[in-house]
Amino acid sequence: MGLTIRDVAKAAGVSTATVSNVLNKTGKVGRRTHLLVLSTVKRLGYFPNVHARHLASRDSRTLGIIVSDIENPFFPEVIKSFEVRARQLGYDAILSDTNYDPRRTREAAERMMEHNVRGVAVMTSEISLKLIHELARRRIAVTFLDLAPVRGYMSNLRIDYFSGVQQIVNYLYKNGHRRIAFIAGRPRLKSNNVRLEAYEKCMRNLGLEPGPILRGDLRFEGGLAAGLAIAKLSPRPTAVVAVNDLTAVGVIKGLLKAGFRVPQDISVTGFDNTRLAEYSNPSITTVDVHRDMLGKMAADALHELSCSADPHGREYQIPAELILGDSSGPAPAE
Amino acid sequence: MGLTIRDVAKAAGVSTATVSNVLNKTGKVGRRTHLLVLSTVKRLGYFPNVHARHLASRDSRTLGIIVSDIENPFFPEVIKSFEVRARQLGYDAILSDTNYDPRRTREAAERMMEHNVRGVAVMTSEISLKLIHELARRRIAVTFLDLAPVRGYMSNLRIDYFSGVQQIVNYLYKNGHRRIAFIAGRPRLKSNNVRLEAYEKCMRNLGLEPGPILRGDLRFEGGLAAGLAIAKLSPRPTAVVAVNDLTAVGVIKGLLKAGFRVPQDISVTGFDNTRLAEYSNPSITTVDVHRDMLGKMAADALHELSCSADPHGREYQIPAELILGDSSGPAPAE
DNA sequence: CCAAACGAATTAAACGCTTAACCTAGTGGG
DNA sequence: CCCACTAGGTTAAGCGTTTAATTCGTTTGG
Repeated sequence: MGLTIRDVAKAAGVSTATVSNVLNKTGKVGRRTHLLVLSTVKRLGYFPNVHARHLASRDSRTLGIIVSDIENPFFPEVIKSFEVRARQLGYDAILSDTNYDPRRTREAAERMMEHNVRGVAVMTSEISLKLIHELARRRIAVTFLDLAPVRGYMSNLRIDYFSGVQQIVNYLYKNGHRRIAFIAGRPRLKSNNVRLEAYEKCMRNLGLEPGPILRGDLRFEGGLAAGLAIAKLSPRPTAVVAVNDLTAVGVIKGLLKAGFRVPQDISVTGFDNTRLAEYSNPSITTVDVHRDMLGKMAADALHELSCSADPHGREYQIPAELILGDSSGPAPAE
Repeated sequence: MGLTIRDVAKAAGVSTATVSNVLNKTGKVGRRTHLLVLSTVKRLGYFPNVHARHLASRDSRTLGIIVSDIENPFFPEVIKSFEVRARQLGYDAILSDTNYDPRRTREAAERMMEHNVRGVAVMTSEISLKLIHELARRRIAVTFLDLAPVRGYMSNLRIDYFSGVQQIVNYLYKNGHRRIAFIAGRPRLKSNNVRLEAYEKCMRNLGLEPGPILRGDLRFEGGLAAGLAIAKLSPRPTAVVAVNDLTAVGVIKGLLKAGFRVPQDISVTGFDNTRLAEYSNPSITTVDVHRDMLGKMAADALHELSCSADPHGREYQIPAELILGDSSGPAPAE
């Protein structure tokens, strides 16, 4: 159907190998011929077939990224920076969304294998050990997010949740808050639990009793319910630390509905610094986890792993940074 | 490096053609052999190489989607439904993000050609005519969003912006609003202008003078500025129709900052029904344009175009639906 | 002035799969 | 009983590239 390298070779009066060498910039072609080929390529509007290229070179030069939900505002920025960095490094990037579904996670991993990716950034927690082993067996580089111990072809990106939570709790403490509630996420999600544990530890460090701890669902609805529940507590907390921004938005809405003012009556904080934190009314005090850095580092890590002959998986730290918004302030006078 | 079809064939004691026929379900293989091959495939953990497959079959069975900004909350849901539908139809889907950059748009289109896609959904307006022709020359099916006249390999998805705006304006009118402002988007974006023109027309139909019309930028910042500007106007509009949700959020924030209440003093409406509309405080009255339907229809349209021998591009209508939120109410008494 | 080295191009063999063409028994109709 | 089918396989020729091996002039150093 389309143009092939042979058409270009014929039109330029050279061999296909020469055309290939020009396109791949191997430097084996003379200046004159080089220019001739390039102009012919342009004139005909030729684009090399990626499938043939990958097949012949036995190298897909492709990186994959698997996320649990592209609609989750956490991911788009990660994906974007991953793709940009991958392209910079000369890779094609493919994306799979699992929708939090283990079956789709399996399909996504299979897709990566079918595409013969050099590496894949796994940004979901529904992946099974079996699948991980299968990837390892194929020597496909893998990065995880707050998940696995590193070894061989696997690196891990660790967001410094502890420091993030610590900054929030300390900030609230300095502002006079003593009864600080926590709204958790899903119990089985490790990164959620890390935040919960960090909260408990930080509270104790300050000589405060942790709690009340309410369970959310990482979504707006869970936050809303938690907000309404908080409103009914006695004694009422003066501050609420939510596991992520979306939950915080829900909590705020719940509190407003129950007739409280934020932050005058109750302070609320989020986590992740999604655009939501900025757009919300009031804007949310939150923690930025540098999502752009995350995507970039994942691509870099995969590149490094897949290029090394005897790869040594590493752990990468992603710093967290407190972002002040209008949803928090001094504790109300008792 | 990896397992090949030959390994499977050898292990099962059959020819590679038989393995291929089993994997492609051509029905040319007997029951016994079929099962034998399947179990061998499973046992060895074999996955066919997508590149070899596409090369040999001269058919990529891939659909592409090009969006201008994956961080724009409008797109993730579209992408998701596009991918789901594409998979259902037996396609692989690849995504490119152009970041509103014409150069990256060109790169994205080139990537689609390199991948030999059967069709591509273009959901950005920065694409050049030259590129469109190049796609057409390759007989690649294309769908646009509110953009091109249809012909040959090109279909168009038309969101019924007019009806959406009409529903908003009529709703405000019924609630007693007579001075209704409009916050526009970028002047060069066709879909934005359609909304602006619809607003003007609807106002005239109701015997009202359109205006004031302020220019935003489709982003939060533009809305914020517009909100502050509205607050200073005299006579002050009692309602503000924003070109999209993000702008509406900005407008609301601007108005609140200026000391007005929403919706008691001024009603504000958005457009697109992004999650933002729901999460915002107050939640936003907006128009749902069925983004999930959009992605699905794009995939369907491409499938239809690329399967037909003599394709006849069509125009698809996407309905718009008013969604009431807490950001609008009756006009204040004068 | 010759051999060695080099630069610039060609030839041809993969890469892992699909598929048309071909083969070989076993079946059933006349 | 024979022929034409059919069901169930195999063989081998591509698909559009890359790349190792090769060829063929031209330099260059000794």
